[in-house]
Amino acid sequence: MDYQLDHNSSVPLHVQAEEFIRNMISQEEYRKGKLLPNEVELSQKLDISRNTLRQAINKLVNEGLLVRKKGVGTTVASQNVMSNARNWKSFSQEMRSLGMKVQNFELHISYRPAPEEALKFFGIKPETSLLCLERLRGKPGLPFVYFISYFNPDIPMSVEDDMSLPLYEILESKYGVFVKTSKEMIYARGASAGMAQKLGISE
Amino acid sequence: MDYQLDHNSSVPLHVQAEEFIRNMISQEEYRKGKLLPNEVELSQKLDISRNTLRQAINKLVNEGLLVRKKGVGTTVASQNVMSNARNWKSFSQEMRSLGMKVQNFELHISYRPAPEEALKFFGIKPETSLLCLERLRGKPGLPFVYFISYFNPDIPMSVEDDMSLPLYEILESKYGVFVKTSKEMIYARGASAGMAQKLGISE
DNA sequence: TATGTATGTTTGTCTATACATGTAATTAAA
DNA sequence: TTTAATTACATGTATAGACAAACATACATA
Repeated sequence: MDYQLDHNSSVPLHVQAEEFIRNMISQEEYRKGKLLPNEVELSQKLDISRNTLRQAINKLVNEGLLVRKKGVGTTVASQNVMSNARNWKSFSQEMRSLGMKVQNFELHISYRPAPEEALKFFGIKPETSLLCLERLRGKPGLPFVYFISYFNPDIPMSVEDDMSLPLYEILESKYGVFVKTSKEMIYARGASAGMAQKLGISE
Repeated sequence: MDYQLDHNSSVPLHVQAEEFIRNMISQEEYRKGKLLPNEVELSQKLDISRNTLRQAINKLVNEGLLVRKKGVGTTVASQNVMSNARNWKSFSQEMRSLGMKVQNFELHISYRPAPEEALKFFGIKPETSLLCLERLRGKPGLPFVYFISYFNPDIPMSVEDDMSLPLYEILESKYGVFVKTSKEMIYARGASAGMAQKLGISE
């Protein structure tokens, strides 16, 4: 009935389906937890096989955008900016890419004076406060890495923003196109030239 | 012929296959770029369907551990610690989880004096130098986030280590089991109580 | 009321099959 | 020798179908 997808396109059906779902779940009701149409029904509606639909959904689940529950259905993952499943996943993946399995972490957000290096990075005047995200991760009993992230103040994001909204909505509504360049100012000190070579980065 | 997997186990076959591949690719030859057995052959060897095998491989590809090339075959992704595809993926995912598409980044590694906060985190004496990883990411022309990561000095990792090896090998060979605790010392300053609530974190 | 028990719904697992598409090596033609 | 066509091979796409497992609801029973 509903030929939502183009079966003659060179774009694979599972990619089209993925896009379709991305659009669909931008609706508020899904963001609030409404179950997506079940797989059998949706695959019929899109006129594709359930397997193909699952291929699309799998990608979104893997991305942390959707959550499946056996016997229940599929929903959009909770969309808190800082403490949601997507961040968990990306944290874990980052650690796993270092060969570690993350099992705990601490997280703090603040608005604090930034160190000189960060200010140089962004090319702004000294003693400015930046939105700062701190994270501590590692194995149980063994804190492993201490992360600090400073956000560019030109990005109009502040603690007054409703952080429960997806960040991109805040940004896109407030900020159009910027042109601003930044240059690296800090160089490796203890790292030898051979080290830099091994890492495949330019000095 | 080769019943490498247990068809009667409650563990799904694609999970068993995933584990099997994880073990297989720990062999040096695969790390160096040798093609894995092709999907048809391997699925027959494991006595599972190609689809099931692909389900396992897909997960590893998604994780950044394997790379597929149409018409050629599947190989292990290059395993440089700091500048490989897995890091790219995790970087991108982290940004995308914030609603942004990353299009460039800078990366530096150094061994430098750590700020007091980081030292407090790890509970070590002041003015110690820590292995430090800095990253700058964002859209073209718009530096977005400035990352600083300090690594726990109790982790016996230094710039002398061969960073082209997977990090976990370095760690596992040098370090057994540590018991060490750390307490959070830094609290959000500008963040209001309502803010903390929205983020779902404890003050 | 409280506790099982059956039933329907939805995702999870797995198979077999077919053809498309990109890549690289081989072969044939200029 | 160089170029173009052919071929083999590998992953990519897509389908149809079957059954398993977890969950929630409604219903029957103690």
